[in-house]
Amino acid sequence: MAEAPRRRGGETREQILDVAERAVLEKGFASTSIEELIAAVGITKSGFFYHFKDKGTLAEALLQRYIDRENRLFDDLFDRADELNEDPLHGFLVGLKMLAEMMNDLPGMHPGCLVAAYTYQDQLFNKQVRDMNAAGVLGWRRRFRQHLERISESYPPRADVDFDALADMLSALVDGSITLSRATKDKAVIGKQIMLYRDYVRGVFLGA
Amino acid sequence: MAEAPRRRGGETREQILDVAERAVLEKGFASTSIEELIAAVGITKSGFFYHFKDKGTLAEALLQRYIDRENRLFDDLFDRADELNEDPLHGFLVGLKMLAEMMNDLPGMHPGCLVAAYTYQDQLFNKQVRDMNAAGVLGWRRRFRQHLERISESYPPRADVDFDALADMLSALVDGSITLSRATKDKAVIGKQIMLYRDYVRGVFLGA
DNA sequence: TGTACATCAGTGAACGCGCGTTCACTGATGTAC
DNA sequence: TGTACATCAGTGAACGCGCGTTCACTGATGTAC
Repeated sequence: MAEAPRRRGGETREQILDVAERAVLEKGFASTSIEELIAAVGITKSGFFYHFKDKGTLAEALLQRYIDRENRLFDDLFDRADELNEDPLHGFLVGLKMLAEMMNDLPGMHPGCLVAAYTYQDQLFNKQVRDMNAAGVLGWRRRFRQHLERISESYPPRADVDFDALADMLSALVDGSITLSRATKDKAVIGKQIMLYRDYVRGVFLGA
Repeated sequence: MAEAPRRRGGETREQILDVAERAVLEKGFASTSIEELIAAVGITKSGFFYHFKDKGTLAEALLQRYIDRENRLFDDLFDRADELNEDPLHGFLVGLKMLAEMMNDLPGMHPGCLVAAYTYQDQLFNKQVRDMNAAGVLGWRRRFRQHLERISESYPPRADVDFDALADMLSALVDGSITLSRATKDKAVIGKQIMLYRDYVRGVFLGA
């Protein structure tokens, strides 16, 4: 029996979250058992309950971490794109292209969007978690709408554009194409859809 | 004790499927228990197993029925739109408008897309069900691509259009916007996204 | 028209297993004085 | 530098409950002759 090295709690906790996230995206939250998580991580059940007071707390931590990570990713990506371009329109277009390429370069299939997964199981979660989920989606709307508004200061958009709807379009397209990609096992779908969105946005501000 | 009237088996079966579909879309397949289905329908557990040999068979019947129903709906809607318009482009555009209106006129929130729900729990299902799910998505791609190809015979599209991707765009947008709509409890999202797609398709074939 | 049998649409009781949760306890590391 | 205590990161055993599944049985309707 080799003695397990003493662990730092934070690492174990992150490991649990890693394994759980992948499992939830493949089988759903209800059928992701604590038993399988601890088997993968190598602790006992009581060890799990040291880190999370119950399964609901795991659900919450999982979603919080996912939303934070996604926000950091979008921040980094579009900030970088904006730095490379003086112009807000071209910055956004370059950001979209980078996003599409990132999706194409993913090793293996996209693991899925946790917000979508939660939405399709929302009766399992308490109000707090459902609110977090809604806030996540509204955060994307707000984020992309800000890009569009900044662009519209330099490029008068086509008449009657609804910026909220145009912002939602990106979220919906990414989210939906992740589902299509996973269902058909066709990796290329997501990047292509982002590029179609990019094309549409350019048309809105530059005309066809 | 009022005696329950003797039932026809097909009706009970449909009732089970109705209740199950709604529950699966709200909580996921794993946490939809046979117990709650029979409580809602008013039979015993053994009665359930008369109709479905096990829970997996229920999953299969549910998805089959969903895909068939969806296909009938699209057939009806776009056939009707094509009858009203000689022109394939305007037929498709009218069909999309009808689809958007149908989504806006839904009483209450959209119940969700079973194909998306299954995709986010696909490790619960056997290969046959997963293949059915993929076939469902590919069926939509094929359907919408046929519309686009027919249109392109009369209206030369913008260069370098990928019809498969443009067809997928509608599926992704509908699917993704159903998720956004449910997550934010904002009914209007789906119809708006379909109208944005409609606008993009028009631009592809008519320019701007 | 009556009888025999088959099928349909279930009932009722029992089963074993896995799940989430609780509780008392522990051994290594950190901190105060 | 040594000792006392607190905290961290867990262990191990037990629990009750709900779940999917099985099995022997049943009463109403349909069909053959």
